[in-house]
Amino acid sequence: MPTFPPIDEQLKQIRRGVEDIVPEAALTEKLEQAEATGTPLTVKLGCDPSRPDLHIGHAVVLRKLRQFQDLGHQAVLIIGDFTGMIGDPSGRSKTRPALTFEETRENGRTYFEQASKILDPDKTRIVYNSEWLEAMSFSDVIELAGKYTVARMLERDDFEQRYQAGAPIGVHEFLYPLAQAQDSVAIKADIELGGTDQRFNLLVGRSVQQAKGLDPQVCILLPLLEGTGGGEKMSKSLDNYIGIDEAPEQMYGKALSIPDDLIYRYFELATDAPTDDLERLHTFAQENPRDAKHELAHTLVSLYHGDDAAHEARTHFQKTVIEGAVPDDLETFTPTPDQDTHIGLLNLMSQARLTESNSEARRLIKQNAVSIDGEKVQNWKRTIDLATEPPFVLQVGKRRYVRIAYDG
RNA sequence: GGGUCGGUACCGAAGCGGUCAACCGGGGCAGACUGUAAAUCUGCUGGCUUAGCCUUCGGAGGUUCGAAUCCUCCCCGGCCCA
Repeated sequence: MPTFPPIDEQLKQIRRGVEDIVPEAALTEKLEQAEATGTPLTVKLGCDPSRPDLHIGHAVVLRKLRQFQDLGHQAVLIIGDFTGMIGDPSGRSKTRPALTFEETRENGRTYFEQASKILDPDKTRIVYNSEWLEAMSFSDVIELAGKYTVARMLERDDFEQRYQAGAPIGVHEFLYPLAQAQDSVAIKADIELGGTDQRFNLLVGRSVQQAKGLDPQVCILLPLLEGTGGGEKMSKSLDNYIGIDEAPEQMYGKALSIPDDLIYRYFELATDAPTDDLERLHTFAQENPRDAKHELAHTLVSLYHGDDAAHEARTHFQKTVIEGAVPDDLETFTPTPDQDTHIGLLNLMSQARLTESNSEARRLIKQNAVSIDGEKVQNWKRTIDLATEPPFVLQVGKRRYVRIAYDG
């Protein structure tokens, strides 16, 4: 019979970084019940396989699921391969494009691969919701739809707004929360995790479970992590994200670029910094944002790439960004001359794919952004004699470099 | 099916016969500054063999010396009516 840490301890862990627990009291009851019967709680996380690239914002909720695993509970990851074909309308001002079944299936696979960096894959139960949703007949769907009302559907902000604005709402979009609720019914979820934008969907899960005679799940809502620019939530389309697959140097640099007042939040939500250490970090972030941010960057990179990589990333950052030095892992490019051994600088830049067109190259030179071996180039009509000038380092802006070689 | 409004550069959005490669905002890029790849300020943001030339304004034709702007047909979207 499995044993769990003391309930107080569990609650402390579970509450970390959580926005809301609905209803709070039921959580304690569930935990007590688990303790009494020796049965782990079933903790559900549904994932939307429409975007297969995970970032540390998605990781917030995955980390929470991992905490439950570590406390001895059963994590169930539901791959929404079926619901992906409907498209979650949450927070949308227009209908989301639906995916094909194959796409959602494929995305689900990559999702799990990446999620495995955070979850304990051996202790994770993975289910595809097409398993039960696809099997439902039209009368099953009607029965399910009967468990909820249009008025309650319209309570939801984004529906309400679209309805008022006269924007279209597909009937199938009403079915999405119901499908997600059906997932909770199917696996008899005790707890469902989700971002605050999922509040409505998770609550529908409670209602439907209850209507079908099950003990309703507890909804645990986690905040949406702000993106690296602050303000808006982290998302791929806003390009303010740190991907969990990203290279250590990228991660490190991006972590350092966040606004100072987000440092603590990242520690709390995106790292494994011990809960007992959070208070210290809070003070640290306020008193010495620069060093705190380096610690954050280090912690974050270690989490996904290990301690050594984090140290290297720091060195890399110091050299390339702070000191403006040329990185040592430069790519070498061997150009094809225009004429004899000569090549125009504009062509060279385009060939080396430092720029997309000669016009862009010309503009950058005029903006004083191009240098050869550290020396700014002023004249955009400059030609290079490949027989005598290489090797040299051609730099565009702060971060684009290539080593030019020639052995003709 | 009828009516109506609309489709402009990465996105949003002006322009409604010449002075339009096309105002403006966002984004992106660059320069300065900074502990930072943040913030702020400034500039750039179709292509080219660049005092000029070429290709773009949903698509195809047409009118005109000249069209993103006018006409015809077609394709796509919003709303209203049926």
